[in-house]
Amino acid sequence: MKVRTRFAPSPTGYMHVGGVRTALFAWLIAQQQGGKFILRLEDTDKAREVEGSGDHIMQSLKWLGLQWDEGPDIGGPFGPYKQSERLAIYKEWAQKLVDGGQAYADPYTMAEVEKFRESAKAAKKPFLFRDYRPHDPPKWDGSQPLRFRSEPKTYQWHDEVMGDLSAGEEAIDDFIILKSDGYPTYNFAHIIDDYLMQISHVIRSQEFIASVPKYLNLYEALCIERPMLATVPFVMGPDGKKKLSKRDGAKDILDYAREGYLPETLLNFMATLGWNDGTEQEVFSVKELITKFNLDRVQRGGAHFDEQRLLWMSGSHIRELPLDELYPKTKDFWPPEATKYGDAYKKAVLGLVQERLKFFGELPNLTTFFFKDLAIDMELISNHKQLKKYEKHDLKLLLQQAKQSLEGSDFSVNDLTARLNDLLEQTGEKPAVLFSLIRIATTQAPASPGLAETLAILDRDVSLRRISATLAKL
RNA sequence: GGUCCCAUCGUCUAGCGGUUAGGACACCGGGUUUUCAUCCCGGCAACAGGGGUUCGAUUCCCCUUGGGAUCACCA
Repeated sequence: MKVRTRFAPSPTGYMHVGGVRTALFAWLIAQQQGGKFILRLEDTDKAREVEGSGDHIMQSLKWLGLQWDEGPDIGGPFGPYKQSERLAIYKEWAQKLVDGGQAYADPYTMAEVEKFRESAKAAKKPFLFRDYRPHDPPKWDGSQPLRFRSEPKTYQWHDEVMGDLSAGEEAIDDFIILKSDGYPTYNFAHIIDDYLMQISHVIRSQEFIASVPKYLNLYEALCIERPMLATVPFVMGPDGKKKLSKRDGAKDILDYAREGYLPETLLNFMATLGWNDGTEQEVFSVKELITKFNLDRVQRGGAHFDEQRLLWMSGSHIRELPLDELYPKTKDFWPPEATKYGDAYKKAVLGLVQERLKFFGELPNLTTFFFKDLAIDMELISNHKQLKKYEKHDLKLLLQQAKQSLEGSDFSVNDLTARLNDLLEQTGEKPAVLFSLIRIATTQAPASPGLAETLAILDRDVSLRRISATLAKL
């Protein structure tokens, strides 16, 4: 059987990590088996639909590199891939059920159904519509909701992630398959579409697990073979016990793009949130994920979203990238002053800060002093745990001595290193004092990369100019 | 309430009858000629509880507890 997986979101908002992870798993299975990954938009709820969110979802998947082989924009052999364009198909399949006596028109008003529900609740019994199934329902004319006539029974089935599952007949009920507005419900439409689109694995998140018996019942009524089922647990909020939601601050996945995370970081992070390959490996390339991922090592319980871990993983991926590959990815993240500088200069700066960069959005904070003179902040000295013990006058002499030595330098890293070491000996000061002073004078930053390397990039004019400026204030 | 799912350090997890219960993130120390970061070394920290089964349970079974999902003309 050919492997065909699908991601079938409803266009009701932006994508966050929770949703993307399901898509990732489906995509990984397809890649690994040489199968196809299908994108299908489940836009059957006109009320909840959010304008533009279909595009947004596609953009997110594209940024992550989860390209689909068939979908609403590119079509495919089993289209259309938007449920709202498949209404005639659902109607046709519904009619088959009606003809076979396996579906019937629901004669009740919503208020009446609500009453049934309340009385069931008052009796502390679960509400099952089939307890109120009409004896001779009206002929279905399309204006009433159409219900599936279920056949209650117990089920056992295998889930690729959760293992062997079972449920009693209380889980089976007469659910609505076609709404009175003519649109199908998810419960019906996805069954038909998965079948027609020849989906081999249905990979979806946990909220659907309780409905699986209903689907099994429907597959039987329709006489169609069910695909493999895989239920992925939720991603939980960082502190709460609940499923991660937009309310918990779950970010739009494209926010991570805007903040300067690498897509491969997000993929690695989401995959290892609830999955591991059994070894102690934590950092995976996309390629490795494709070969190593498998559904039965996916955790059954929900995992908390941990921003710290994401940050660490992001830094790790950034560090692993060769500078030549890293540099082009940073182009939208440099401070505005950097536009005046050439690629070679920026690339050299990037090389210096690469190891401390967690995401590209940090670039301005880490590098502005390479591009412009910052206002001299004497508090950096007066608050410095070593320098504050010194008299201003002594610091001035020290800095003057440093300046004198640096004036003779060719500003190569080697020469600068040699001179700085000489200064250490001549002055008898600890590096914590001497280097801190020069660093603050030249960068006006509380932290910076190695001193010799920094000075070499700033170069002679800038370095000496900044030292003089600080000297003037001491 | 019915049905169903889940349960190892704070977090992500390894473990599939016998282990000093391992790793990673975070945190705390120490080291690598300043700071920050990287890297290295070390530390802190867990089998929810109770019954079984067994020579032996983190591991298998049951119960309890805790958490979650679902019971829509939402997906």
